[in-house]
Amino acid sequence: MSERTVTISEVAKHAGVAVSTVSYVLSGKRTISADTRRRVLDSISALGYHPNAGARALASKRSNVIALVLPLRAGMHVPVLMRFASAVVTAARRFDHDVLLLTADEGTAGIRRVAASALVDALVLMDVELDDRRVPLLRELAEPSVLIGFPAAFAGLTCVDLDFAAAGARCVEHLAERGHVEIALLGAPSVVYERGTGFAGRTREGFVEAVAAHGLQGVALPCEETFDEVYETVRDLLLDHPGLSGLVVHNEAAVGHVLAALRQLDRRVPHDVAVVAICPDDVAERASPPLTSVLIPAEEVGREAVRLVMDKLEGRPVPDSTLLTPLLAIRSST
Amino acid sequence: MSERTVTISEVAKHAGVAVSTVSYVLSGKRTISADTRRRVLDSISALGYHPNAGARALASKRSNVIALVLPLRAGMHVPVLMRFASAVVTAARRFDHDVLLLTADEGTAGIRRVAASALVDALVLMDVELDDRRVPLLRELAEPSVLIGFPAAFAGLTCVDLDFAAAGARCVEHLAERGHVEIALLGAPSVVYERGTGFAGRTREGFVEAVAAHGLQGVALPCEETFDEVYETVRDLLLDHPGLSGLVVHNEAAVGHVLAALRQLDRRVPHDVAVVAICPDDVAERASPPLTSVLIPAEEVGREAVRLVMDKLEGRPVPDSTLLTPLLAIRSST
DNA sequence: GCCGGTCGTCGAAGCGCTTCGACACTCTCA
DNA sequence: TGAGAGTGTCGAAGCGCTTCGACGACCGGC
Repeated sequence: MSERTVTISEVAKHAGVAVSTVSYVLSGKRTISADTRRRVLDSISALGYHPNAGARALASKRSNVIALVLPLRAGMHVPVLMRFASAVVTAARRFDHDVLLLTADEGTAGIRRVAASALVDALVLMDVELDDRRVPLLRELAEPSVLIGFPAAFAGLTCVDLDFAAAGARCVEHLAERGHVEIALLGAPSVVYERGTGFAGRTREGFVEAVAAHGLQGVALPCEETFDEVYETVRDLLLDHPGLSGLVVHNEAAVGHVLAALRQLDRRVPHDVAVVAICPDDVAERASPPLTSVLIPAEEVGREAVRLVMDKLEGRPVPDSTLLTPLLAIRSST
Repeated sequence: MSERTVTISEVAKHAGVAVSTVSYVLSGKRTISADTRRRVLDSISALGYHPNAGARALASKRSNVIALVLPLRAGMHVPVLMRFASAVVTAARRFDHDVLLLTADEGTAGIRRVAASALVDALVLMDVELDDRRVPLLRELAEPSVLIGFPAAFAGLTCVDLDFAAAGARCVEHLAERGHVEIALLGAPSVVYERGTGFAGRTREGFVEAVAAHGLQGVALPCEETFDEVYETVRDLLLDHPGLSGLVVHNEAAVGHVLAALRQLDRRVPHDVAVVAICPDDVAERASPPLTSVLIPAEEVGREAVRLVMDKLEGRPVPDSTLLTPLLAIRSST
């Protein structure tokens, strides 16, 4: 085990070339003859050479690492976060970068630290809130950054997210096509609206506007996440709106409870009430019945965020705002 | 913005000392007079100095970064993973280390790469399986590593996990105390047992042994994760065992479905059937009724894993196996 | 047959830090 | 009063890499 670590100069000696030549073979920044390149590459694999990350970062002023900053509040839609994280890592690897994970309990100090110490070249922030205290810091940092989610004032930043307004509208449209005229949106817990997490409000706006545009009747309610609360909400909703036949649920944790509540209230899905969810695909598929849903494209968002941050690193111009088009997957619940 | 990056020699000049003195102030590896130390620290904060991570890693052969390797299979108990990740990051920061996130889609190559390039000093692997193909690699690596979960042969490795056998036993014991004599375990989906994820099997063993020890009657069944499948499982279980009055559920995704199924089958919890879950606390609290549960102590496991890996980095001896004692939280379901 | 222009390669100068040995002091205790 | 043992500080030698300028060798064009 632990074969002593191989350096570039050993590779150079083994291949009979200069150290700089090996470096140029690896970076491709100067032309190298096919013959020399082959010899160098052979030596590299013969010796099992891996460039030392620290030395490389020191000399090139690039660490090839990007920071992924977890949201300020844990607890909410956690599985989706994991998907983002995983997608970001995978995408970063495509650009030959690694990902450093940062939590919020260090506050903004952690962001400042990794940026100032040149540990990372760039940052991706997850789950940005409307009034996010990390945002001012980003503006003064030299390192490029990309936000997943939108703060209130995002001019001059680079933000990417699912187009939740369009997602809300898409659900309404689908229910309208199916002939429903009285529908409701069950959203996030009220605390989420209050603290101004952007996506919850934007879905609701999209819903409300589309309801008006299609001449439907619709209500939008927050929705807590324990079964009992969900049950009451659904029961009251059905009592208050006897003609209601379509439901949009944008709350991953509550969606199972909603279905259980409907079951208990003897409403059949989709016969009595049609249900469209905005949630990750696997949640929709695992439900009973499988739910027609607008999926939350975590992989795509993560990939896009990394693409944008790489563009910025290369000095290419990027848009302030990137909204991903929602996609509706039709299953048995509508 | 982007105040030009400050180096140690500028700090030295500003404080009127040698570069090495600044370094020793920072590392504490040599004694420094209180006076000099103060002057240096003042200069550091006056100039806003942050040591360059790459240079430091190059000179000291320590990157102060540990790798956190995500499990091979995504999809299962994802929220718990996020907790682990978050706990690992927080714990690592206490030791002045950062965390690099690695996914499995690079396979073992990613592990080899970050280790060989000295990007990380040590590794923590999450959600290790009984026959984990990453394990042989770890054995030949010079860098220390800690596993969360147990592979089949763990001698010579360092593993940490909740003591799932004790957790299963603890649930049985609790039901026995409450006077139940005929009980069942609903576990992970059968595919999880088949691929040999350690914790599922260990819970079952603990359950089975404790059932025997207490002279109870018990069955252990796998449990799928869609409502319909859960419903059938529960219904058949109650049909086959009319005297059954206690249920242990070790399946985070199914626990809500189990409760919904019992509701639909007109069994009241805890009156007709008592339910104990092995799951994260928030899932247990959010259920209706709130579940008596053995919590999965993600924070503690993460913290312990980091502590162990730091011990190994410092050359201190560590045990092969660290099992955390399960804790039962009694709520309204038993 | 000579000139300018690639092409391919080399050597050396750092990048910013840690660490080692050296050295000038100041104490202590014979 | 001087040898020995600490203290506190300095200078310099790297750590392993990238990158810049230099320089032969070789090309086609006149």
